[in-house]
Amino acid sequence: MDNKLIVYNSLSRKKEEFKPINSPLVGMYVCGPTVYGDAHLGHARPAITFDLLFRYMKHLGFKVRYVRNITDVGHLENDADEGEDKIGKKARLEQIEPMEVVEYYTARYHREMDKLNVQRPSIEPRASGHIIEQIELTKKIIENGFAYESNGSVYFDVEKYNKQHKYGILSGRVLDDLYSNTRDLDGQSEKRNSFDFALWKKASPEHIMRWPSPWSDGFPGWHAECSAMGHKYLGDEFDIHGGGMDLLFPHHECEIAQNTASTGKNTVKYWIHNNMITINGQKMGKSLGNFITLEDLFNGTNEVLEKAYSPMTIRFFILQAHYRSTLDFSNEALQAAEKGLARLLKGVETLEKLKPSNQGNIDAKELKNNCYQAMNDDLNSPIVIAHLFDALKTINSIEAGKETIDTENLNVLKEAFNLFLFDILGTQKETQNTATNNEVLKDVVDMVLNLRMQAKTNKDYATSDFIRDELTKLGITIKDKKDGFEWEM
RNA sequence: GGUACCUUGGCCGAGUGGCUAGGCACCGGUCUGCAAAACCGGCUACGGCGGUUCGACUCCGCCAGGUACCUCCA
Repeated sequence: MDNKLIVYNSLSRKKEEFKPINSPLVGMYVCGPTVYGDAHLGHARPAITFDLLFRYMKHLGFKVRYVRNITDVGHLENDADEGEDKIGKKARLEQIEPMEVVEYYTARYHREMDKLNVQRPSIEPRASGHIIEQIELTKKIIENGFAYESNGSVYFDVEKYNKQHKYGILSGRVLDDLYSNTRDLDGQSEKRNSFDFALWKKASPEHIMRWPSPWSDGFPGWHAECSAMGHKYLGDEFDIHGGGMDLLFPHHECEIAQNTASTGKNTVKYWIHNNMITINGQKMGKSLGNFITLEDLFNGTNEVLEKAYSPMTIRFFILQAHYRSTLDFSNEALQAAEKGLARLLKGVETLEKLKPSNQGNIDAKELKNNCYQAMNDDLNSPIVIAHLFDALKTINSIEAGKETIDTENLNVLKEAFNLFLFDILGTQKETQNTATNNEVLKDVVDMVLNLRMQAKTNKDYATSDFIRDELTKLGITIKDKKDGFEWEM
């Protein structure tokens, strides 16, 4: 089978065949969370998008080193609190150590990602653990003449860089446009140009997160960590760098500049960006205050939520849209995802029970190929899901006796259905009700339903309907079969 | 203001120069004592106006509306 994986490269703005620099080894770096608040729906998108890519590349036989950072320093805030570090601010407000904040939210981030069945990256480095590397990066850039020190801080000289290399190759920005387009920011006077960005920032006396450096006691600049850690774990040149589209400029643009200025190499072959999740057509984001945390989603504890949505519902909801499209949040859409996924998962059980015929009219290989084709076309998970629904129809038709399938095709069908639904899309059966694992309860419900069967045999429908209604109220759904019954909670 | 992108049926969402995904909802039918589930069928859309074309939802232009980035954000 030829599996040509095609991915959309933000750098070329085209779909390109994915050819690793050093196949079968693949290096992938994805921008992770800044751990100063709970993860929200927006964080789930890149996590799931790149989890999908990670899983699929591994399935194709690539040996992937997946690095996703934890940002726990830097990232100045720029609203009311001029130049205060996000982590530091939170720590001051809560009267705790910055690293306490980091630990707390990192643990919570992991917990939510685990629930979403997002596989842990191969390496999850922290910015605070790589201050030395970031200082080295800064030194190198100064050495190469693309940065200057000013009042204890170090800034990247964008104009000079732009003369030798081109600044703006990722975002399409032109430096001339940036001249007329800037605002007054902290440290403006220290910079030669307003669009120069910090590699190292001198800490003000009240700034609690600080490290020594050749230039000052301070902290690394906004974009340094990804360059430093990407370089450390993946080398001068690696295959994939991912993140949200909102990071494209300035973050990723600055990373490219740093990489090129320090190593002379372009570093990243494929830039991949996921689109945003919107709510009422507007980006869901921290600064807009219109975000819903994953915890709220899972518990249903937010005013805009009509009910709680399980982690797998969220995962499926996200996968039902292509990663480069915006995805609009709504209760209706979430509930549609919930029901659709439940049907697919039930299909897995039905599939297990199917009996093959000597002859069949089902071609399962086609399904399998269709799914591969969809994945290969820039990870088109919605199409994969559409094919799975087609397969579901087939499965149900076979069970209903309207279609037949031979042993070989049944095996292929089982293999492909499970492969794509579980291994690649990464959904899983939810172990929602511990009650269904309770043997006593099972026996009791079976006993009551046997009584109901008797009532039905005696045509005592008043009793049988009463039993069904009461069990329904308790959340138990009954399905009468030809000879017997099934139930589920 | 600059740059990029988007506009698909009740809702969510794929996609293609002609063959009109999929899900959810809704409506009919089959099955069932009645249901549920399942199956069959229906609802068959591509912002507006022009242009290119034998033919455009798909290409081009204009207009309208919306979004993102330009400052931290996934």
